Amino acid sequence: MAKPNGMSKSEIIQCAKECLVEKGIENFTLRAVAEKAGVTQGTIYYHFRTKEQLFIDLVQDICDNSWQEISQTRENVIEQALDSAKSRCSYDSFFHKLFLSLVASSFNNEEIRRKLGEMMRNENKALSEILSSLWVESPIKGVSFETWGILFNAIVDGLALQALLQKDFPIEKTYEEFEHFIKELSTFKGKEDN
Amino acid sequence: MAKPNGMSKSEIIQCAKECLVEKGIENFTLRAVAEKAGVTQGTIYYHFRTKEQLFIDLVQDICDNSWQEISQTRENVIEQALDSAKSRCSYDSFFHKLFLSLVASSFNNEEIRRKLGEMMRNENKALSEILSSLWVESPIKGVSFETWGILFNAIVDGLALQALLQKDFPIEKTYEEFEHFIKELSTFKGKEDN
Amino acid sequence: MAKPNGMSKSEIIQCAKECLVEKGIENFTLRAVAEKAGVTQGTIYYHFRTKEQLFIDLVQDICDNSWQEISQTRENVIEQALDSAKSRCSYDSFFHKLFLSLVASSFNNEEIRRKLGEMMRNENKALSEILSSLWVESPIKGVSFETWGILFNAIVDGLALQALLQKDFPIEKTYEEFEHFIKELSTFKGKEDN
Amino acid sequence: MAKPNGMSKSEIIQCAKECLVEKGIENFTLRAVAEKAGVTQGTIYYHFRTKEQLFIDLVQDICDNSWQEISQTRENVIEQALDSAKSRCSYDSFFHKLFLSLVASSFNNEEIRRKLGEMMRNENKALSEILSSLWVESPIKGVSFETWGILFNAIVDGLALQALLQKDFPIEKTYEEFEHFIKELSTFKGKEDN
DNA sequence: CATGAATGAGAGTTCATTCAT
DNA sequence: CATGAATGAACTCTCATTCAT
Repeated sequence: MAKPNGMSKSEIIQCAKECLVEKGIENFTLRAVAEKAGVTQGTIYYHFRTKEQLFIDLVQDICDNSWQEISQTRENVIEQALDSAKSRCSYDSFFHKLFLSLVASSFNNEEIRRKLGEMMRNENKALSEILSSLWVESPIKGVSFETWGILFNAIVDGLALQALLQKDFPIEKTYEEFEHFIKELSTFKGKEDN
Repeated sequence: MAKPNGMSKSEIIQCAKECLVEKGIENFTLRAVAEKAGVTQGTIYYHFRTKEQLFIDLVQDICDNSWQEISQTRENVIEQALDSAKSRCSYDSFFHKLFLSLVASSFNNEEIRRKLGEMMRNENKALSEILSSLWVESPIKGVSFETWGILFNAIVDGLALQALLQKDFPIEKTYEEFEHFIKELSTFKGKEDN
Repeated sequence: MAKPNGMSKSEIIQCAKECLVEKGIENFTLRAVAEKAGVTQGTIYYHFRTKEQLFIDLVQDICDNSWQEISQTRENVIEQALDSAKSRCSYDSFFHKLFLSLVASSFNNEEIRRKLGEMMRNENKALSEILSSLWVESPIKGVSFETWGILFNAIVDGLALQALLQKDFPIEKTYEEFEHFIKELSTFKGKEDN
Repeated sequence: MAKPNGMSKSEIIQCAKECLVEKGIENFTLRAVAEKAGVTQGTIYYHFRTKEQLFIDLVQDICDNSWQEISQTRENVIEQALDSAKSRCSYDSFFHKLFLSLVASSFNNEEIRRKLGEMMRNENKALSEILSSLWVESPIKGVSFETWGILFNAIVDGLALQALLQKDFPIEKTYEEFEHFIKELSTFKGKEDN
């Protein structure tokens, strides 16, 4: 462990992320990354064989972070997940700008697409497990925990997308009612039993 | 007959859409558009002063189509909306690839971002009106029709995003259970009354 | 005489002159001329076969004006000539900006170069005739009237060049002393006789 | 040895000068410069950020050369200055074609214009100092040494302009009589005293 | 007469990439 | 390890010019 030069690589990746969000995928250049990192373009090529490789390593980094975050999330803490999601839901969300830029670029790069897809599957699975331990039984017969995970994740991403595009999107109100909805849902099972 | 050149502009826009999806936003070039349209690059510039203007007109075209689609949707037809959404939910969805590419590019172009945001607001509103006429009263107290529209739209986009990234995403199953969930939701009001 | 459409041609030439001075020779375009003249580019081509032809006609127009001016100048009126020269000597001189732009372009167009050269020869000749009628005999033996005309013309153009390049060029002072110099010169003949 | 690339920049500038004179300012392209220099266009852009910057550096080079020439000129050597001026006075004068092309382009570029203006001011000053040490006192009362410098410089540039435009311009004769005129002028002071 | 649509060659510029040092 | 010089292909965009109407 403790590679002194390993820093450089991940430092460059961090700079690349910032460049990607600042300039947008269409104007993302290695020169900009090099400038932000304070190195020459040659140095970039020393660490990454090609621009594409930097991209792939960047995506891998994001996937690793996601995985680590998922691992740290304890069960029964739906609130934690929702808070995290809400905090990333804004008009200027660095995270979602980065993510959606990568999604757009993934349409031409199967490796990136696969990595992002896998990350998403993991998130779905983690979410469904949280819900599973929260509810024990699905509040609605015919809707599996797997689907609940997918739906909730879709909502989180969908809301982020809406917030990114609408300056006046009612983030607070929507998340409040969304959480209320989840709570109510938790009580349905009982009612159905009656 | 009539106006042979009246077609040109919208024809070019159609070609531009295809190029955008085929090449991706990062490799989207006017040369490619010109080739696909069978005209010279100069012709593109005759009709659209700049690449950015072509982009803006392209987005406007999508917004107009969305608006027209919304206008044609009759009330009480939640099934129609869901079918349309589901049909656009796939690993190769032309529509969502195009949409998400534009979203990514909108981060650097406020005009595009505003247009897309407005389109989304209109879709939210249309959806909430459909639900409003379907349910009369919200199935869950504390969750407004406005929020239902937002949430359902978020789900549709979120699911499309998932399907785009995962080759084996269970589209059928998820939509089936999603529709089932909506139907069950429609019966909650009554139960709550008890 | 009185060609109603002859207007158009000379009007376009006037607009072309303005464009040439405003945009500079390197950015001089027929589109700009057309816009300034309020016509389409096609109309320019109706009147002038090519851009080069417009240029040649433009130069011809300037030469014609010069000739007319020379013809109107009466003898013995060195003051008139100097006043005219001085009035055209400034940092923003339309006339000399136009003239020098044409000179620069003449290096690649022998026809233009010949026309400008002929114009200059005529000016030299006119000036030497004025001086000849003013002095009767050359104030300095060994300097012909032809050379005086050339030298004075060179001074006029050289001063204009200096004024064009130096914002704070002392136009007033220089012309004052230049005129004084000419007057003193007129008295030399007599002194030499002594 | 040493700095093989230190040459590149000034080499490119030399090639640019030649291109400018050969093609004229309106057809001056970086492509042509690159070809003449035997490098790619990218190399040009590596050394000069833009075409404009190359232009500015080119002008600066000319100004530096002018300054160096002025510095090397010893006093009392009016002949040297006149010889140099005459040698540059011809129908094909590389120097004056280059200079006038830059003057024409300076109308749209204040930085170039300022540089050329300053160069001219320095030349004026140098010339007036030469005359001052040659004559001690102005041959004509009321005409300052500053003005003599300006007038002689104007003549030199004005004659060059005439020679550029007239294939049969009498360069020899004119310069001969011009030099004679200067010599005679030198004797006026004494005569006036009588 | 004049226009507007279209062209194609070529302009300036940028970029990912290479390589000697 | 890292750099800076160089490349060459590709990009956006402009322009003089043509031509059917």
